[in-house]
Parts: sequence; structure tokens; C-alpha cells
Amino acid sequence: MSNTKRHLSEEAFEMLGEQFKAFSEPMRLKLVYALMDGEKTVSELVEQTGGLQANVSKHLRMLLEARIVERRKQGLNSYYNIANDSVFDLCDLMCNSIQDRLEADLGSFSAR
Amino acid sequence: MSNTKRHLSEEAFEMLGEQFKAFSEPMRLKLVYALMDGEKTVSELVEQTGGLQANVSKHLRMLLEARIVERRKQGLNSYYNIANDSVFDLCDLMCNSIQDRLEADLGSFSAR
DNA sequence: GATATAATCTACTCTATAGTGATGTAATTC
DNA sequence: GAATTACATCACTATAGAGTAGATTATATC
Repeated sequence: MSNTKRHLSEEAFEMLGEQFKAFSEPMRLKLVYALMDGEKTVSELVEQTGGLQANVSKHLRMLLEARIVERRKQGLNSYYNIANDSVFDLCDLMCNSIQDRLEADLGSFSAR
Repeated sequence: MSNTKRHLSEEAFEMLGEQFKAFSEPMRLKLVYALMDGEKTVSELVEQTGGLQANVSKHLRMLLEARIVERRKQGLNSYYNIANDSVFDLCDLMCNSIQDRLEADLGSFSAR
């Protein structure tokens, strides 16, 4: 990766913040992770996340507005899917970062 | 990147969410970006972000607790710095994602 | 057309946190 | 040791959003 520092405007910082915020709730992360297997209906997501249907629907709406997921309606059902592959990289990067830190913390307690 | 789906516990989703949340405020992002040049004092950060000292201090504390930045105290000053290089990759990835989307949106309006 | 089902929307409560001005604290200078 | 400087914290207000229950809309089935 380049890692050159960008010049960001006020609006850019706000867009960035909103995008990060979309990933900041456990329920929304659960939904994103559930969708990593592929397209699913709201009912399936309700079942897999263990959330209430209204709540799941609300979070899906937020994810849709943040364009993290996309929606396809067919008959009675709404099918949701990950909108962009960068979501995979993003979650992977963040998970690795946390994991590295936890491992480093653990290392402080055991002789190396 | 691997992109294999992880199995995450409830606690893992909460940790992930908290980490993302730390990046979800424009002021905190401004601070992170200001620190990309290297270590800075609170006064410098106040000046460069245009925020009030109390607010900057509060956000720095949140970033410190989220372990996104680290602090070094010397004399009257507190010097803050980026704690982990993955921050660079993370911000870069998110910026690119947003930029790609904006370019795609723009493309919808101009013939290709 | 009546009924059932899937999803969304609305209204509400509750909690978290952003921003702000005043105050507190610790190191430094005189 | 009094004043100054740099930063942190407190007290307060305003706002955002998470969760929930119930109403509403749209589609399908009889």
C-alpha cells in the first residue's frame, strides 16, 4: 500500500467518519459477517444474528445507506448482499490489528 | 489478503465495533491524520485541527484508550503519536473505497 | 376480496457522547 | 512561593442513535 498522507477536506473527514461509524455497531458487524457467505433474506439474517426483526431491518437500512450492502427485492423477500469487496479487506485488517495487539499483550506475560 | 471468514464471538464483535467507533468522529480522524507526520503536542494538535483544547484532549483520551495513539509525557507537554502502523493501511483502504465509489458515481453521468 | 406473510416505518424511551466553559493539576519560570 | 504554561478533567447541554412495540405497506395465497 502507498501510505502517503492525503490532504482531506472537512467533508472528506465527515464521509470517512460516517463510513467508519457504519461499522461501529456489533449488530451491524454481525450482519456484515453473516453476509460474507453470500446473499441472504431478512428472515435468514434475523435467525442467524438472533436479533429482533425490526432492529435487523433498521440496521440493514443503515448499511444500505452507507452502501456497505446492496438490496434486491423479489416477491415477498428482500435479499441483501455485500456491496463491495473492500469490506472483506477492511474487516480482515481490523481483526488482524486487534489480534496482533492481543497477542502482544499476552506476550508481555509469558517469557519469550 | 486472505479474506477467509472468521468465527467471531459476541465479545469479538464488540471489540471490533469499539475499534471502528474510535475512527467514526471527524475530529478524531483529523487528529489521527495530523499525527501521520509524526509525534505532536496537544497544543500543536489544537492549532492544526482548529478545535478547542478541552475537546481535543477528550478525543485524544479516547484514541489513547482505543490504543490508536500512544502518549509520552515530558515536562509540561504531552506528546502523542500513532501507536500502530495498521492505522495507515486502514485509513488508506477506507479512503480508496470511498474514492472508488465516488468515481463510479461520477462515471454514471459521463459516457464511457 | 379476505387473509397471511415479509419487510419497513413510526413513535417512544434510554443511553452515550460531542462540544463548551470553568476549574484542577503538575511542571516551569521568575 | 507566586505566576505561568500545558494539559486534563468536570459539569452541563444538546444531539444521535440503539432497542423495542406496534402500525403500515406490499406481495402472495386461498
